[in-house]
Amino acid sequence: MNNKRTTIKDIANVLNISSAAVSKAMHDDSRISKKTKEAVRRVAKELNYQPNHLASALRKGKSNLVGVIVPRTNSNFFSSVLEQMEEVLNKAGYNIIITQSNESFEKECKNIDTLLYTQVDGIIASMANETVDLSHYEKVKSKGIPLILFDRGENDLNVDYVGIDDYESSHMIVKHLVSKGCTRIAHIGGYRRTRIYNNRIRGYIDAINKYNLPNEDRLLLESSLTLEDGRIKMQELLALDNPPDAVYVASDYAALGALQVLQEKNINVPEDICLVGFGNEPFTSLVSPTISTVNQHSNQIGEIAAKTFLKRINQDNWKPKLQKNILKSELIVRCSSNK
Amino acid sequence: MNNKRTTIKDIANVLNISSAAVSKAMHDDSRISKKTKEAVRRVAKELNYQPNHLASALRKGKSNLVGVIVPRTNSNFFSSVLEQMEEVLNKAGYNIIITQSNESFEKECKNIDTLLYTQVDGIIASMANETVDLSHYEKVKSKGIPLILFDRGENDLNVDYVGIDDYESSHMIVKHLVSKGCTRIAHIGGYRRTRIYNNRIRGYIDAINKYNLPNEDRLLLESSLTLEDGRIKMQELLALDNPPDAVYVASDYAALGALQVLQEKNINVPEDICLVGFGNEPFTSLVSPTISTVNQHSNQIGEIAAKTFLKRINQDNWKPKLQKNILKSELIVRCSSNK
DNA sequence: TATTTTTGCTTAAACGTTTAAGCAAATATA
DNA sequence: TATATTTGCTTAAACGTTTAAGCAAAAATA
Repeated sequence: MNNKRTTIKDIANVLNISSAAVSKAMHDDSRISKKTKEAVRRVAKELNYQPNHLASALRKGKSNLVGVIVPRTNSNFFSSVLEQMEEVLNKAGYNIIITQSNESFEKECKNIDTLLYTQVDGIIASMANETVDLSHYEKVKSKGIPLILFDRGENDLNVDYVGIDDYESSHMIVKHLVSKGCTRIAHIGGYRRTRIYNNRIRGYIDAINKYNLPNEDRLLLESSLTLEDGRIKMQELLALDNPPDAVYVASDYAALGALQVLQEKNINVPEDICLVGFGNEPFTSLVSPTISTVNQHSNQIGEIAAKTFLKRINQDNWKPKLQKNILKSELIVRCSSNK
Repeated sequence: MNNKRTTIKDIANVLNISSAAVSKAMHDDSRISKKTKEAVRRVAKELNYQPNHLASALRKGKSNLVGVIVPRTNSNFFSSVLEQMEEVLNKAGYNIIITQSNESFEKECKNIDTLLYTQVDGIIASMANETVDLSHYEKVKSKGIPLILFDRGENDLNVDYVGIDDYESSHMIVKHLVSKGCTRIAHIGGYRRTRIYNNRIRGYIDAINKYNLPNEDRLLLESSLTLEDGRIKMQELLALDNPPDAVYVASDYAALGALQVLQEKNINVPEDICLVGFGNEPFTSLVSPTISTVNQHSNQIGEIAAKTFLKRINQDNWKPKLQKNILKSELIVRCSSNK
């Protein structure tokens, strides 16, 4: 019908009051009479009024938008984190803008520019695998808006962080494998430059030593953790003179690749080699044998990250500093390590 | 350092010119001298100037933001669609806001409100399973902003639609199964009220008749298409006096559930029963046996949906109407139907 | 009844851009 | 040299809100 959108002024004209009064009525200001408030609400509905976020955000200097950066949305972990974040932030009057970095440093930089340009009130991010240069994150900090990292974080940035205890998780896994009688435990880990993978590697090494198990360089491989690379690294392990009797893989996808290789070579899992993944992706319970893995409590991570943002945004003259929120992870024992 | 963000005015003050000149310099206006443009750019960089999107969007009446609604981001199909959309739209100067409906009608309505409130220039959506009432989409149309549906669409809305030929896909699948010697083909379909599932069902029935195969009510089941429901419906089929020798499932997740049941009952796939899924989710090539399925060309769908939006936004006084963009799908034959 | 307080508004400026209109100086054309 | 055109800006208003300041009328208090 009327192509122009209804503004606060249109409502004001109908009721013969000022637009300031309308604005206040909308916000339930105590200095506006009940009668006027009701009239405003009625006319607003009649005219199909939709507040203009741009105008109010510009005036208030606050967009009530939170930017979120994830490597990719297609894992269960990240989509579950996002769902919880949205839940918590919506309730507090914020909306979220989700962007994907596709594990690319360049894309991550572009995403941050976009989000800053959109005037988000804060950024919650999980870093891309490629990212080592942190200057784009420093830019966020220098703008004075809250930056919260989750899962893939970085101590050097000195900001809030939410994640699980990767070091401890490795201990848990090694302990479990030892309890199953494994004596040569290999680790297909991520790249050490990524903090979480480095922690898993450190945890693995310390746990191996703790149980007096062979701590050989050849049993510890760094990997991109894709399914394909999981296959390659598993083949490397099998080619050893003395192959392992258990493999702990730092990602479910790579673990699946490893499992495929084992099955192709007719090696029994878990009888001959035990296998443990990481992340509790749904397919780990769908394949045969089901894969033991670690649950990262994605919903809790999303919730806590969101709440941390809300805390910061409501804190006067707060300065960003390293503040870690480490959750306990949970080992899920399935068939691939249950002999 | 300086807590206040730099504005166009700050740059103008430094150079002793008007802020209008600065704005024009930024946009490479032909009426601004090269010298001034360079000076503006230099000072902008020095002061770490970041344009305020809210202000320009408000003034121009255009946010350069596109809202996208998907049921959930965690499937490969949707995350791949999103990636392509972003690619195309970014190049055209648009950014996207991704929201998830979680298959909930209520959430979908809220998402639309949020997006309209954020003043997006258009909405690209795939409808939630629950959605039957279309009034919230009508609201989008009445605002005069482009609405493009993909995958899960609805003829009644009379808007642009991008998707695959579901009817034809069913034909392809039945033809393939017939070529493998199957003579009793069952279909675990989605709910008929969802257009795409209805089309798959129609395609199945017509193809069955075309090949003179038994067209029995008991061989056609409507399902929520979750893994769990796939299990239940498969059990129903196996309980028939005369079970099928092939099952075409309208979703990969439900197909996986069906596969699990078959394996638990020691029924050989594909020898005893052939199985075909739909969607080409990655796990279909990861499980054993690998599952035959249909590739929906997610990247093309994302690209075309984005380009359709761009076409509409650049079209003067265009009125929304039903305009379908149907892509050919591709049957991927894997072990589960390759006997 | 006179004074203070409260109620219910209005006015006007501001948020940071963009842009139509205009104007003087420089340059081109006759 | 006189006139027309182009160049390079400026001025001012606008986008739709919010909000500080203010003011008259009504209500409460003395």
